[in-house]
Amino acid sequence: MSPTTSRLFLYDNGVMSVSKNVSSVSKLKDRLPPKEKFSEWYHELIQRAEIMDVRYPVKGLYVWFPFGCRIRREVYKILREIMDREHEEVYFPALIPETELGKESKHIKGFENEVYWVTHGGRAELDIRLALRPTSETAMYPMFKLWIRSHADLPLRVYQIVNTFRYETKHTRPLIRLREITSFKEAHTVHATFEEAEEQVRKAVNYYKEFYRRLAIPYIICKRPEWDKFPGAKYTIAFDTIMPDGKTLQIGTAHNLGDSFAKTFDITYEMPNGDHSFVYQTCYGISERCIAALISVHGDDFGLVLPFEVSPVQIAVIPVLYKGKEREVLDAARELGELLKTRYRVVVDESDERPGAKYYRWELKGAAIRVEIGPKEVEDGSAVVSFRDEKKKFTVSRDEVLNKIECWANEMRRRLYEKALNEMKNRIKFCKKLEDVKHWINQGVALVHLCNSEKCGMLIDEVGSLLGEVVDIPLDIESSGKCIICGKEGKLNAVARTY
RNA sequence: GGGGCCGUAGGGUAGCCUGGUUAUCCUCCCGGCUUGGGGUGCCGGAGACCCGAGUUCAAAUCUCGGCGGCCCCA
Repeated sequence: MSPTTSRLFLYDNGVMSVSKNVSSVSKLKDRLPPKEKFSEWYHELIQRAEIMDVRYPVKGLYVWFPFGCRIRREVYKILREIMDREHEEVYFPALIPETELGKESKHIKGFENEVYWVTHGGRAELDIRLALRPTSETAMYPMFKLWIRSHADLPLRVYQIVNTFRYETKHTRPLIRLREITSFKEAHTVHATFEEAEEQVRKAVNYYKEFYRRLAIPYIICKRPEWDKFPGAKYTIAFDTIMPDGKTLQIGTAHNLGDSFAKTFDITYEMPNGDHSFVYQTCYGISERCIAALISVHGDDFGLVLPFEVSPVQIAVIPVLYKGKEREVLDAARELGELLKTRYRVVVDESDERPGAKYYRWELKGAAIRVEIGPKEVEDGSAVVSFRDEKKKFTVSRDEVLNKIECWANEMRRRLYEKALNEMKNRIKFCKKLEDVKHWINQGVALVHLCNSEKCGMLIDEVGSLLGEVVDIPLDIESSGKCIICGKEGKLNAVARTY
């Protein structure tokens, strides 16, 4: 379970640079920082596990390594599968004319400080500047006006997975705060009534719940306060998860836009009786922050821990080679590898390294299941199996392996979810005093009762970030009570430090 | 929004204060032998002073600017 005491000791005391023992120094050098030092751990892991290359020479822009791209592909495959049930995929341009972007006044105010502008074509200055989309409402909605004419065109539900740009000035981080978000899944829907739009927001929330359950990532759902809702929206529902350092990460949002964008972009439809009415809209999005959450929530001191379903290497087969017996061992490992490859993503690691080195490598990469085959196993037709999230090894008959995989994968996801959920629960605490909130938010999320006056909301927002009124949380706490500030009747709200 | 620290091989570093020899060590990478059930060992090889300007006989080292990174506070 834990590394040898001597190594841990040496590492924790920073002795490695002065140690005379060269071989233990070299071993230490290859270890990740412990997960308790979350910031360092995350930064190192992202690179060592070959998820992103942070060396691209522009602040806030990063390169997806092939391995990172594989994770992204598997994760977004799930998201696509969920979206495809009820949405059509579309693609809208990345450039938005200033005249459209500026139409909705609240919307543009929310983004004006972080928009990238294309001002020239070659050497000629453009008549109308073009914005690199910070999000696509203003690219889509002028077209929706053309697409939608009658009630028969409704509801309209589309999504796209695209890059978006924000000129972030603060501390950028791979997958978490980016100037180019590379994988923004944004869905946009159009409805005949406000109630239908409201129902769509509820559906969106359920889609996202399913998505995060598949990734074994626990979440809390809140309705954002007025000052933190999506610019131009009537209200915003947000998903947050809690990172290992206790800060929350917003990993999904769903917005009811009401008819405000419809009025701005003049999107109307003809009702059955011949009258015309404005449409009601929603939009909801998830970005590659979902992958930041995946890595951070499940990972450990040895590297990535990924649910079987999204791991690029679901099964690592390790031949344990001994002088003179290479042939038999390799044959057996390859044979099993080929069999498993008929259904799963498998690597047979035939590299000329010691078994231990291979174990560490595939642990770093989050291979979900490891199968070892050495001379002993060749003899009796067995295999040694272990799971990434448990350090136990056990022996099974080689014939059984293929048929057990699915069951093992499901059990593993259940374990990952249980573990993550428990960790999250331990980081959520109901607080009755403002002092307690101040202290607790250094470790996690504080729950408080809060009235809906803006004054009390702003006061608590000075202590931490007010995530908003709790919609869904995995704890049983009174949904209403006395406001922590003024004592009037209030609802359950969440406060935290946020990314 | 405010303050601080730092840029030396692919990664991590010593040297910088007090300018001057062939820029230190570990890792990674390449070749060879050895080894093989939790990071084998040995031999050999390749690889670096962020960019620009200034001071100086001489700059990794001092000064200024740019770019990039990290940390703390709001």
